[in-house]
Amino acid sequence: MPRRALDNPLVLAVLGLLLEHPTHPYQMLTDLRARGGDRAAAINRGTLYDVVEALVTAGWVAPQGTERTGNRPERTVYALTDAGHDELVRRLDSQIRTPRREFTQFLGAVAHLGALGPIGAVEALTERGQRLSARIAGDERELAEVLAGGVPRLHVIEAEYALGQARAELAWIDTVVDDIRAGSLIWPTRED
Amino acid sequence: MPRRALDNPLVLAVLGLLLEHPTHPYQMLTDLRARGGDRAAAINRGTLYDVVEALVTAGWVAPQGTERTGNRPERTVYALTDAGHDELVRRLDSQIRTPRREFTQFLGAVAHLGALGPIGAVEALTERGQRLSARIAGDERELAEVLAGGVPRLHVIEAEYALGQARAELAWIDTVVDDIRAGSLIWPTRED
DNA sequence: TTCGCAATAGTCGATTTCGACTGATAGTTT
DNA sequence: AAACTATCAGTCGAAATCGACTATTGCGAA
Repeated sequence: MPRRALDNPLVLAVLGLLLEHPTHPYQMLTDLRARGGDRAAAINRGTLYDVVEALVTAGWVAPQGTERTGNRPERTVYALTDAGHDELVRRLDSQIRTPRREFTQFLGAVAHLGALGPIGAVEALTERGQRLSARIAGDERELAEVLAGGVPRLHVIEAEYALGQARAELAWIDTVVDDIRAGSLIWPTRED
Repeated sequence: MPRRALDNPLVLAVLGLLLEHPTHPYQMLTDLRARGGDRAAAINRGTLYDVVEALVTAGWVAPQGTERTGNRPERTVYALTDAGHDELVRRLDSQIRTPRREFTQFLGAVAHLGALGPIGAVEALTERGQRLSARIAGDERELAEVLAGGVPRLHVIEAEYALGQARAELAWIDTVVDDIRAGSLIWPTRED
């Protein structure tokens, strides 16, 4: 029994890919990148191999055999086991069903906004707002193009969600900047 | 020069606390928990000690001396260095200024929503919606109480942000559930 | 008063993750 | 044709993280 929970985000990504068809890790990498799967998880190659191995010991994935092209390193092809399929569904279900508090870098930074002072805060937030709205515009366009190209909406549903989050963040940033400028969000001076 | 970037979320939390006054790690822990600093970062005690040590080698924090109460283990008190103060501001500024794509568990799960099938997806999303709205209500109440109690808004600004994100998530969940029920979000059958 | 439990404070081994490195093939400049 | 560069594919040691473990004090209940 593994001591730790094996909760690297790549776990879902790998199980999800193998649900479609068996492949070797390098192929997973390119597939994930191609279809913007790197929009749902940070992908490090070394980690990917580690995760796949961990999945094998967990019994959720099994080596299917090896291939070789030319004199390149041998590639091991992995396939999803039945247990792996169950695990994928179980994880998906639980991760969707129960909201856990998630900690983003930005949230952590916002918690110490005070240390930037009102001027610094306005400046930094304003710039973020600009960059963020540029990104939103780009993502919206891209999403529309992909959908127009016939890709089913379900396959880009996470992009839609991310867009919603980004829009809400932008709205919040705007109100905070306004409030600081208007003096309604005040900077308490420390009394120790 | 450390090989890695030292980007554990606790870094900001620790630097932020030491900005106020020197303390020992255990005190940081209780302080962080008390003021809901655990709303901005996951806190593991072992990791906290590791991070503090890393901050020392980075020169951002320095041991100030040791205390001892009774026969308890000795406590080392740390203080922020000037370099540490600079680093705090630099990190804060850059983490706020430039939006990076952040990967939450939920986002990762949503990317594979298809694997649950329409029924399973509706079920899981509906439950999340219920739990989430309960949480939102609780957080709203708590936030209002704290503010009414005289805590400056700036000190709970991250709770406000988190609330905004949660509300947007809830709204998105509701539309997706409706769309699945209405049949406007269709489940493509795989043709390989 | 003695038992048990919570809070205090930190250590340490095992696991997980990272990212630099290797080394082949194929295409493209100069 | 030599010299670059990009892509392919994976390995491995070092660094980061976790969480189980230790050990003391103080308090309320039995």
